[in-house]
Amino acid sequence: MQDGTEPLGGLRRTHRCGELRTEHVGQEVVLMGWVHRRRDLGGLIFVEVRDREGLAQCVFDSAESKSAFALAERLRSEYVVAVEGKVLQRSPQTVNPNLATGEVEVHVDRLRLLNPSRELPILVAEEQNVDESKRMQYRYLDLRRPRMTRNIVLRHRFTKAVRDYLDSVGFLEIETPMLVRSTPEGARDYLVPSRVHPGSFYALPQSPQLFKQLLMVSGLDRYFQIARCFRDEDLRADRQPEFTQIDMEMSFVGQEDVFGVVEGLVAHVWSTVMEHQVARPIRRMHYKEAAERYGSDKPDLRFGLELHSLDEIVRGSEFTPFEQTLSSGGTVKALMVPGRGAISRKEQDEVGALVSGLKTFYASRQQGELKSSLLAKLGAERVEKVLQALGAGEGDLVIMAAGPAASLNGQLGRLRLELARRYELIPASKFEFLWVVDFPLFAFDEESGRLVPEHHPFTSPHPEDAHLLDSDPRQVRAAAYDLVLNGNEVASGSIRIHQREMQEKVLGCIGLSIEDARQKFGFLLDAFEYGAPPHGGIALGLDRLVAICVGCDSIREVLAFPKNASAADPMTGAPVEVSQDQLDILHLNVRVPQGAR
RNA sequence: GGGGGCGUGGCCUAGCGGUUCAAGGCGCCGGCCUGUCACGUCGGAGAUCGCGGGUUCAAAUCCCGUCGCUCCCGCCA
Repeated sequence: MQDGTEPLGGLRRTHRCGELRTEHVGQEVVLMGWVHRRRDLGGLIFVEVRDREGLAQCVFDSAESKSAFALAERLRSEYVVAVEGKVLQRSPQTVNPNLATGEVEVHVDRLRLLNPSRELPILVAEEQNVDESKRMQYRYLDLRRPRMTRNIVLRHRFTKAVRDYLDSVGFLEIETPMLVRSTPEGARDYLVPSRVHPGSFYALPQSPQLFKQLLMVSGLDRYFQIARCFRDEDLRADRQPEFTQIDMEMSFVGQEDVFGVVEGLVAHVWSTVMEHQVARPIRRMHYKEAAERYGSDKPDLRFGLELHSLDEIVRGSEFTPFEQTLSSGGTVKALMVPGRGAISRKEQDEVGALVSGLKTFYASRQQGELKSSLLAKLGAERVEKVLQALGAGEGDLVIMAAGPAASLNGQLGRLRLELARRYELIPASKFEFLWVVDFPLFAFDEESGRLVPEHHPFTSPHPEDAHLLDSDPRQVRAAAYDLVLNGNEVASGSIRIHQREMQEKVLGCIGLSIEDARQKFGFLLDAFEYGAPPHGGIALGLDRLVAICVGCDSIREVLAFPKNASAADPMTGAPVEVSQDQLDILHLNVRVPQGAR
């Protein structure tokens, strides 16, 4: 084997594989990397050597260098090699236009094997689907695959652009603690036992919310952090137990100022990283409008299929389900799918099954003739009006449904997304940003029978609605806003409360007594009494933003070491049981439920 | 907590209304090949079809249970 103090045999890398161009022709270069592919033609061997930056074709000719050629015959996938040779222009017939380095190749006269590889459990050089737990188990191999390398590199460039921009407009990057006080509100906390304080626990932060507000009270004016956040909730494709926020807070601002900074940030990042100009100002939509027109508080504006109310049209019809819905305060709505009027009965069933619990009805005009299962009950005139209201022409399909407004909107919103996917109505490589504003301050939680904050309890009421806090708190709008991109919630923020009295009042609305409030948030309430500036902020979901940029549905594709859907890491095996000694030191007894493990 | 999908050599897929159906591609091993680039070509090794039970003369295939992965709902201030 090699001498451990000089594993490179005196060779030093001169270039990255992926950077070789015609300008390097004639140069002697040393490359180091992995054997991506090997094509053995007998007396001539081509080896693609790969590093982070890309591929370089290396040529081993039995007539040119006997020893290098002999060693090249033994190379296999993912062996680590050092090659020394001369960059030559490829002949016109042998140029590979699919490769950035395809105009040149390296004729190797010295090859050094730095480390061999066992047969691979997953192939690095093939772009085939591999079971994701396999990819996670061998994540170091998965990350070598050029697509994954590209994702990680793009994520770096993205955060770099964020830092550059925020620095340029006066933000300070400040770290906040990872071991924090647990707050029972919000998501479930990840807890860390204290050795020094038996029976007491830290929590990992769900977000740096309180600390960033306190930084504003501290006079630091503009703060940001690429902040890791932890929430012990069930996972989704776009939700991991730990994730990263671009967390920001500013003093002396209103909503428009926050929008200005975020729009500037997004525009800078997209032009730097994606070479894409974001249209500014970004569109705005009221929460209520989003719910009514798109059945979602994060509408995807890349396609139509908007929801329309049919209440006025179907009122007084003989169709009992609609009538009953209307008389009990519900609503009848519809959406239109272009060109799908000739849908078969079977396909109607499939479409209806896209959203469980939703009963759907259909109408269309084909060859001038009205078609609908409700034709008899509603009458031709009403069906005609429905088609008109939806703007449905010859061959278009109208899908109707009835129910209580809130749940119907949600179901039709989901149906809208499923239909868009099914009929491929979503344009690729389009970025539709949207501000959703005027969220309610509170939502009513059926389970506990109490008001809960729609955003979080530090959100300021909309100034026009603050007087309703005592009389009709559910009507109070919040000075809160979400940034939506292609139907994903990618940022959420608000103007904060900065006065003790208001903060105590809002905490009271969600059922915290003065004593509770002081016990849990006394430090914040106290701080507000020592000259807290008006302030507000926002947090952007970095993982989601990067995933959208690289065109992936799952944020696992842009995390180097993600957890699986059971919040476990197949590579390291985390989480694991710990020894009794470790538990003793932390004063913990563990009780595992029957049947677990 | 609830619902859907999936589990077949190292990897990806086919077979899944019952009986030579364990097939193909990638990879791996060996031979040939000096302009390939998903190289080609010839040969070879490699799987008790996640696990357990049941139905049957007969199960990868049907049924039940279980485990794992995944998507969605709930949950995520």
